Amino acid sequence: MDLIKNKASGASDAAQKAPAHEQVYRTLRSQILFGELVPGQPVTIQGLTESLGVGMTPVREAIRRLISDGALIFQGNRRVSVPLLTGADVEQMIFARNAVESELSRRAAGRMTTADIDQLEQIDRRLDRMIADGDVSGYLRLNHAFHENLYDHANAPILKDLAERLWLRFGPSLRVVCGRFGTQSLPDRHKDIIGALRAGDAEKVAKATTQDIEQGMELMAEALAED
Amino acid sequence: MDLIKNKASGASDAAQKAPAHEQVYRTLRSQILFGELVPGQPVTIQGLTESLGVGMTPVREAIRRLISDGALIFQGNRRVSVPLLTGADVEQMIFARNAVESELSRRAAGRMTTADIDQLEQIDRRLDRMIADGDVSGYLRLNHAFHENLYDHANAPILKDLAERLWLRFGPSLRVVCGRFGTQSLPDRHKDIIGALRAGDAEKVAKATTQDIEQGMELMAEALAED
DNA sequence: ATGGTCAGAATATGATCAAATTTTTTTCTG
DNA sequence: CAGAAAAAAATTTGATCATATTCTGACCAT
Repeated sequence: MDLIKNKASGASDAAQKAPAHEQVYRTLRSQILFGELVPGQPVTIQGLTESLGVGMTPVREAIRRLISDGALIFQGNRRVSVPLLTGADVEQMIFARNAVESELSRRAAGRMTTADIDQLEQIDRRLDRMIADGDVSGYLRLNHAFHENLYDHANAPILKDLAERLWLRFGPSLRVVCGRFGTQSLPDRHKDIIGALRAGDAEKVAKATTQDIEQGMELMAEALAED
Repeated sequence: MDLIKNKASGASDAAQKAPAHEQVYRTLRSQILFGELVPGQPVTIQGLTESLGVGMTPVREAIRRLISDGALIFQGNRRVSVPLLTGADVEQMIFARNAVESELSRRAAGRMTTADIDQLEQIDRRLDRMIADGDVSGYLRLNHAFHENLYDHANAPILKDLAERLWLRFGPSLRVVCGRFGTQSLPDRHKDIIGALRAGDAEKVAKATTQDIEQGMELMAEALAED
């Protein structure tokens, strides 16, 4: 599947500008974030050059970036793979997510207009539909979209970057959890978040975010402990 | 100056194994962390291939990693440069550092032996000498070494990784501050940290760390505001 | 000012070399 | 002779480089 080759398209020349290494990065990032890659799965350069139809240099660069992101791990020898999380990893991520993301929520709360909140709520409605349908991929995408949309309003790019990096780390494992438990049992404190946003209560927004994080991460920790 | 070419060395074949892109990464990382690169300074691939004596592929990979780290920024067009921090950036970093590093200190406090603390104190003594001598580079290196040594004992690699990433972001700017104010006025809550470690008071360790962070970062914020 | 041209820098490819893994062959023992 | 361990070959994968192409920004002419 080629990523590039949009030359003949007269209409859509908006997105064609990104260089190949950037495209490869985004593609892989997406696959990791939404669990299309299994934890422990090896990632090879040559495999990607073939499946993505680009040379090795762009693939290499994308892989290096993802390693720096913590989304992939370099296995001492020259192999790269999707990370397998340990209980200790999850515990640290719970702490870090709570610290960073509750602050992002708190800041967003002070800056969102009613229209912004409406938009967020619409994402959440679509998310509910995915849960009802048992669509794991759709759930993961919209859950991420919900938090991303919220955090974008915090106007804190560095904190958001830290949060995003953490999401990349647990993406693959989260998918496994969803696959095991189904979408029904998934936590969703989003209604609380939206309610608190409308009430203008920043502390309550932060608190609800913490609960949302903790429920999801606890579920993941349990699933990991089972193995 | 070549980085590689250790082939003929019969004695020192311990460090020769790292691939070139790794070496380039470490070199640049060091330069950024200890302020050998000036904020705003452009970083070119070809310039580095010449000054480091390696091909462009390894240089590219190292640069991509550093961009992901936040240690370099990609300027939309194809330019890469050392980041210039804004007041908002510093403010976010203060929050993030406080959250992450105070926790690292807290965790380290519960795990360090007397011997470990002695070692840390020795780093601090060397650090004092650097301050007395007005050696900015030495100060930066040992200040980093102090915190790194402390955080290593926390046994929390993910949190430490987050902290390290933040240090990479402010490295160049910290150097500028030191250059401007000299080393005399630099904060040093390290004595408090060591004292609290010996007393086994984890909360006090965390508190002292927070103060150390805040003093240093405030100084940086002031220096940035002057321009 | 506006538009075209040009140098220089970044991006991408494929070839080449080196390292690691896997498979096959060989060898040794019970 | 069978089976396991060791050795060696083959294959796969990663690392690096030289080269070709594409893009950007500056300079110059109109």
